[in-house]
Amino acid sequence: MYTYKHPRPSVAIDLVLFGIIDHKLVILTGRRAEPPYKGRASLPGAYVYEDESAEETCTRKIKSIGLKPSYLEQLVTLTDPYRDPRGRVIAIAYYGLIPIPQEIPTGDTKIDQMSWITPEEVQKQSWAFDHKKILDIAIKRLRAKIQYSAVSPHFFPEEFTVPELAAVYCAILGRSIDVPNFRRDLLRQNLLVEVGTKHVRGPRARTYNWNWKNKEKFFLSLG
Amino acid sequence: MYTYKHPRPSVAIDLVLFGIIDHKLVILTGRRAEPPYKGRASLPGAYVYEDESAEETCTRKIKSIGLKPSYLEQLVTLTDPYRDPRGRVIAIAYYGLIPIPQEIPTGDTKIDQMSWITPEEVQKQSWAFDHKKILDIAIKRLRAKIQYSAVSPHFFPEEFTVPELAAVYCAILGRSIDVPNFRRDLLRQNLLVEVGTKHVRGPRARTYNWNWKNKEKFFLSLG
DNA sequence: TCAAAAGTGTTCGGGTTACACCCATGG
DNA sequence: CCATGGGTGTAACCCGAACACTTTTGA
Repeated sequence: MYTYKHPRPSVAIDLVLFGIIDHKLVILTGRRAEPPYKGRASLPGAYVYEDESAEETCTRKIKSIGLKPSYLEQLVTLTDPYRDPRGRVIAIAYYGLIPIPQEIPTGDTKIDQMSWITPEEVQKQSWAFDHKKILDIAIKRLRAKIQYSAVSPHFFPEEFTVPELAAVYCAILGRSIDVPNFRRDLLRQNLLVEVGTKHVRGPRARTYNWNWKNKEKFFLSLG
Repeated sequence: MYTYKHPRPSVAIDLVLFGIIDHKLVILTGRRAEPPYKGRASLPGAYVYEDESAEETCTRKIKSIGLKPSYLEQLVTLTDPYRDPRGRVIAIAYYGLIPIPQEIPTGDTKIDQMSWITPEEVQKQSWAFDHKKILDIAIKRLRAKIQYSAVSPHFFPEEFTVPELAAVYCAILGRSIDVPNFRRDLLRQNLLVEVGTKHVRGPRARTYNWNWKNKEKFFLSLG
């Protein structure tokens, strides 16, 4: 038992994990198996342990779900004293990107029926706690972020072609983009390093990696 | 006394309060009067009380300093278990904007020598805890924010002229901007409502308020 | 031989930038 | 009457958006 002079909230993390399946942006969600909010859709979460930063809690949780931790960024901290009916819990929300080829995870103590759902489905669901708010922030942030930072390598760890990269951007934005202009934009800013070629159909496509040196002054207009 | 099964960190807020003095952007800072980090520069902070959201803690603290709470936005949450040598404290950092004509505050229990310093002076100081990190994030965020949101009314509560507004922008950005283009940009987007005129030197200048209806689709290029 | 996919070229229009210029006022 | 500062005009240039077109391969 631990005793303090003043009451202290417990601290937890909530995760918005993005992936790409069938050229669509998807988010990992579950359904609460226990009250409160039993039966509602919810985000994976975990309590922050002693001697563990919130980031470490996130990576631990992601690993326990059975996914490989990828890019992770803090979103927002929710501090409403009454956001959890069981008692005060401060939630630090993060979003993470999960590389594409990973199996659909199973098994979480408090959440079952884990599944990947699209942003449109997010709007239709009925969410536990303030998770809907977190999701709205996360989707907005991700879409803004891809304009000025090289997010996609986290979805796409290997070398990629410009059309493949464009497909990832389309998936995140939920709309089509002009590939020729996209290519020019990337090349003009020296954001890519040519590494080889590959081909599936049509002419051989050049493959690239990100030029991490120029990652700072990154900006794409994206149609 | 309060007892829990698991250890819990205490939760505090740290504040980066911006003002404008002599056409320069300034930040309210103090110097720690007690260990740890005695004598180092530091940001005002406070513990989050029971039944109080972190935002409420911020406004309470700002009021106790003797300033009027203005615009407030969450920045980042710091969770390193060892960021405070006294024990685990999670800090939720916020930045706030303080309207210009306010007296320099005095009196904080743990901080004395409160003063407004410029971003350049921030770089020179030796800071307590991870406050330098918080400041860097805050300054960067503010400078980005003024491009796409009407930040300045929080510095400038009364009606203002375009050149006055431009001066605030210059102060925040730390560089000059082209006033004619700045004016056109604002008017073209219907961001201003004309309310009158005033004059100090030269021809009478028109005074405006923000047109809050159009606040959403706000974007200034700022030369 | 044709369809699909990679990549190039080119045009058009609008927005940003820079700067010249005019006007009103107070000293 | 001139310096100061508010406000307008305008031309050059760049850049994004759209889309036609060429090239390369597999079926």
